[in-house]
Amino acid sequence: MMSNEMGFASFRSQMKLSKEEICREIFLHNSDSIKIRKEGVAVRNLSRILDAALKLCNSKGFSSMSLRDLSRESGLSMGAMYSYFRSKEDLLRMIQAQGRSVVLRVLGRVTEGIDDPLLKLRRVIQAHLYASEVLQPWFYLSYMETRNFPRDEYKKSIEAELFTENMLIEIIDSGQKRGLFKSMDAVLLGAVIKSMLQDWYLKRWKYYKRKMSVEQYSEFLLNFIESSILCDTRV
Amino acid sequence: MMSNEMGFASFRSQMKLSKEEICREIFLHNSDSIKIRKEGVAVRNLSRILDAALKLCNSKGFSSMSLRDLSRESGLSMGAMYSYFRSKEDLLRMIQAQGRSVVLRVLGRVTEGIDDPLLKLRRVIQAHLYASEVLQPWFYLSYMETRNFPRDEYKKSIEAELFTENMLIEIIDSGQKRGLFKSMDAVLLGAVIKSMLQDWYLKRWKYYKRKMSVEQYSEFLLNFIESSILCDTRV
DNA sequence: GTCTATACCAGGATAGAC
DNA sequence: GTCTATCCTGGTATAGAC
Repeated sequence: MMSNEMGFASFRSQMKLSKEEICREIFLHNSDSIKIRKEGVAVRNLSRILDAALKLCNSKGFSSMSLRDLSRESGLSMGAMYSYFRSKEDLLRMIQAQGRSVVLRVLGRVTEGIDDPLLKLRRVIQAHLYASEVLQPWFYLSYMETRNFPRDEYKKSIEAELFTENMLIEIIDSGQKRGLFKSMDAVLLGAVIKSMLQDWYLKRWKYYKRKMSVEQYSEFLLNFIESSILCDTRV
Repeated sequence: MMSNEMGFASFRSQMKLSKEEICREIFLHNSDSIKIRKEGVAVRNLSRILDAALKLCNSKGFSSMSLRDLSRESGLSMGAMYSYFRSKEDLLRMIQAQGRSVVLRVLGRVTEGIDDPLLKLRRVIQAHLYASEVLQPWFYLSYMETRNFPRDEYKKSIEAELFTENMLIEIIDSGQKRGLFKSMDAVLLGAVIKSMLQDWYLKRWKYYKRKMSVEQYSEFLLNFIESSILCDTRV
């Protein structure tokens, strides 16, 4: 379990979100589509491929990224790449599945054992922002390409979106029941909070240009939301 | 100028946003790329092409939409379509330019002659939501494809995004200077309001499933924002 | 495990008949 | 003004040498 206050740095080190860690998990979970057997080689090349793929997908979109582009950017030949995935679509599926599992793990961990709705709300908001800060290219890709996913992946992606939102809604609901939050439409509130969380990774260029840090954004958001939903506690 | 209260229906009729009206303007502004001379024919076919293009782009994205798809969906042959645009990219440019000009016109009109910051804020928020309700496919396309636009169009698209945001920021700023709004970071506030406006057209499926109307969403948003930014007026 | 060479197809675009 | 037939590039994917 985590301490009460959570800075971005400590978040980052506590959740295992390093590139290598993630590529190793991908390697382990995809032994059927990955033909390479040596873990060291596989992890190194997977890391190159994923970096390249996320970079290209983020700048031009998945369907505009050709595998020739990807080959150039990753430094591997076409043939070599095809030892790591069966098809372009398969590559997308691998990336997606891994990202989803990381996000679910993070959100589960930060709320574990916390009861107070306000604290829980803060935690979820902060964790979501921090996670999307570390994995920005993944979040962006996931958001922008969902509609192009094959049926299966599409459904899972939508479910994940609704999962986070429901987490927010439930917290709001319990806060209202205990008289801590003003009564207002919890579903809509969950939806708009989600959209503000997403803005952070969707408009990265804007916030970057304004030299805004994730901690500043997080603080602003918490204040903004709280000043709207908290019951007035003055005498 | 408009009346104080603005329902969705009256908004729709006051702004000229009918498909035909818009296609006629496209025809007039693109006499260089459109080879057809008879207005009647041109407007009818443009309307088919645009409907089909927006539908396909919204479901699979611009780059995944082939011109053969478009030909099938619009009912025109490849050859015929090419009398209406010079290239696939050209088609996108036409759609974009027209949409931008409509949005700017709408936002200009609803704020014209209004001084009170709170009213002005309400007007902009409402008009943005209403406009994106009528032109949802255009807004969605514009958001999702901006990064694929050629340099020129890309810049214009970003400018338009910042234009709306600046409108919000200036209103907030003037409200704060007059002591009507709490003091808080106006730039960030503008950004998150924008993101909540965008959620309406980006997640249409979600709100549709929840049977939410644009007027309900608009009312919720106004309450939410006002309860966070208005200075306490009690004695 | 990795590369090069190549198969094969779908995409955008156009010419020329009607 | 519209359609059909065709061109050619560039896409995904694979076979087989190293």
